[in-house]
Amino acid sequence: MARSMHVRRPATLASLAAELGVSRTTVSNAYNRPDQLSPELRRRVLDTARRLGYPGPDPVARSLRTRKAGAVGLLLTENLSYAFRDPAAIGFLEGLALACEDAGTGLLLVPANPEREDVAAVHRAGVDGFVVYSVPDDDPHLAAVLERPVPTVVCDQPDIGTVDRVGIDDRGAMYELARHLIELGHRRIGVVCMRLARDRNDGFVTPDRQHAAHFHVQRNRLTGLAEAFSEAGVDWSQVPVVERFDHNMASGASGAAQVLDRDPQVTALICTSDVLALGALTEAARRGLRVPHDITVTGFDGIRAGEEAGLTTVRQPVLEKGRAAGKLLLDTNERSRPRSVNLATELIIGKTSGGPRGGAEERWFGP
Amino acid sequence: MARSMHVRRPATLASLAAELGVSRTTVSNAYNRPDQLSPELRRRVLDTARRLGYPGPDPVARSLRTRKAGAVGLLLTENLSYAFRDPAAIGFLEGLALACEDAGTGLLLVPANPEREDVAAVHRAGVDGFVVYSVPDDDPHLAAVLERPVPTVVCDQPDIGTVDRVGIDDRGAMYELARHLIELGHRRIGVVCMRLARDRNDGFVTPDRQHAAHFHVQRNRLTGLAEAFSEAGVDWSQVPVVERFDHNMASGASGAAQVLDRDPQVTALICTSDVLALGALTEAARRGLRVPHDITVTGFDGIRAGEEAGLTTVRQPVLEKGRAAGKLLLDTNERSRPRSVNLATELIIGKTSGGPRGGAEERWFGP
DNA sequence: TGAAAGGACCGTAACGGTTCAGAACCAATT
DNA sequence: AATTGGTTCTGAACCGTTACGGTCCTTTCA
Repeated sequence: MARSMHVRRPATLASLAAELGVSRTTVSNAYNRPDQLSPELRRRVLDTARRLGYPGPDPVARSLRTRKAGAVGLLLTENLSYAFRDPAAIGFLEGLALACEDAGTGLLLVPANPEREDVAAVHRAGVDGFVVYSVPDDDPHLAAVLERPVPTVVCDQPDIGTVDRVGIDDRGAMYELARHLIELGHRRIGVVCMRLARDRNDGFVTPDRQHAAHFHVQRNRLTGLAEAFSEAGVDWSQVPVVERFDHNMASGASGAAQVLDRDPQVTALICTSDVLALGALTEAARRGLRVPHDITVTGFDGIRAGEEAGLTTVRQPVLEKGRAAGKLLLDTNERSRPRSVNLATELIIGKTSGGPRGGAEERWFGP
Repeated sequence: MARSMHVRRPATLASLAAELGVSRTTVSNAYNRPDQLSPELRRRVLDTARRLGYPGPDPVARSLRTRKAGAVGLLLTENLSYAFRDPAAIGFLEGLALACEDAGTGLLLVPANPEREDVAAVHRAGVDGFVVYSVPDDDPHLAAVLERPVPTVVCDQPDIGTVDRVGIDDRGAMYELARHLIELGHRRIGVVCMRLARDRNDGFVTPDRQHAAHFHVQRNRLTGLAEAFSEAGVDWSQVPVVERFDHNMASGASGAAQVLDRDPQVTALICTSDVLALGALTEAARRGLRVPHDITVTGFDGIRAGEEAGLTTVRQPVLEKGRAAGKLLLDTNERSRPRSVNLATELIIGKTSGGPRGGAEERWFGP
């Protein structure tokens, strides 16, 4: 009725051009190429735009025409909020955000709910490229991203050869950490790791499941451990490895408890992340175990809270990883072939690791 | 030369339809409305699409036609990475991300560099709405957002009447905190606050600058303090208020130092954020001042690290704030008029506040 | 004075889809 | 035999912009 009378359709470039009696091109140029028209006309265009309430060229229409969205997508395949809980993920995000900011590019967080396998969000994302961060290698969202005809960088993922990749040498880094423990004398160990696949399996992990793990990072860290300890004469198939689906301190604590219940004699608890290790520390404390006197605990990542706790861990440059991923994606160079970047890690020997049964003091005051 | 021979242009809906001998509509339906065509034909379409390497309908073209981008923009007007440094901002982001995830909507971080006043990023953002979080009220990016014809929610900003708003009662919450200190007996106080405007002014703040502050949150917190202490007979114009541009613990420490250098007799250091307060605590420790015996320190926000330090503060529901902003924005209800939501805060009396000159114990063991 | 150069503006053709009102066809009902 | 209804598919309009390749007019310079 009367309501629909004055719903004048919003102004467009064309209507503005008609009002002014100039071509659409000219109006477009007023916004995008001021040098292509006289200052007076430009002012007239802009004034009329203001008068008509024209908000400037529609970004979507512009993107369609220019084939540039001015944004990159980030795929996390966790509850989106996961990214804001995990310190390592936050660091990665910050680095990626920095790279985007430098390039004046937006960063689109793609809502990829792991529950319902709804890949539509990936299809809907108007972006110039994707960064994929630590998703299971059989994730349908990842597959959907790879089908999109835009450049992609995978991070903490296996090198699939067709797209750029940035990561660290998880296997090597964990191998080095294991060597440290072996040199301290540890042979009877337990492991707490993050989830290895998309299904929930809170409990002990068979060697089969370890090998078949769909999370590249976890798989390689376990492999590094297995290699080092096997070389040291430990039968890896007998080592208790506990998996936790949720990644938080509570999981670390309960995982540690499960290991210690199975074998109270373990002298070292190796966790595949600092967050889990911090949880393991609380469980050790709860049991009255002194660290590292009674038990050694190690992590992985090098997060701030771990540092404050003096955690023995592997520090990885999470921020740099994000930044590198962004730079790789936004680097418009004629790329010869997919690039693969490995960032350096650093073994941090803190005060949560020592020789079995109180041998720690030797390290503290030794040479 | 030969290189350009096989650069067959990427498949489109139209080319696919031509190949199949069906209309574009049918191909479109194959993707968007499976019930509109026979299963066999649909399969044939999808198979051919795979064979031709057609990645599915282009998201940008779709957005242009449907007038839906499937994403909301977030404007922070800080270095984008700021959001990942500040715990309160992270909480807000997480809440907002949760709301977006629930709605299957993407979240676009708009690169709004505060240095160069380049508003283009706001114009380029293909989004269905904006959330604006804690930017100075005279920020050109904010103005640019308000000119875009999309729904907007401002958060921790003044109510401008034309768009939805979510926030807390900063003035009232700070007033309450001030009352707590007044009841403890504090009259000689100092304040460390975050930046009040877009220009850098690391130092003492005149009452004029306090009133003219462009950051709504800071202005209101200072007002709450001024009101309470004025009522208690304190001449607010004599109270040292120090401003810091950068928001980190180092700023808190140096700000506290500046206050204490000016007036070593202050019995309470009121900081307008927990991060600043944590810095102030380190400065107090550096000077050998016992907290709260020698000096009281308070914060604002209720972040985790503050909780662990036993900080007296005002806890605000940062995550809920983000979630509320997202819900407000994504709620498609016929909105009668712009809505304004105030979330509740809670005064947390920790162990960093006590009576002046060692009066704290009375509170600890008192009734 | 004529040719060349340059500035200012324009027309057309995409960009790649979605949508809606039908058309064509077939089976079932009246 | 005509009507109805349902399914399946089509044609054309439209979304709002920018790229491209002009035209036209004014200056400049030999």
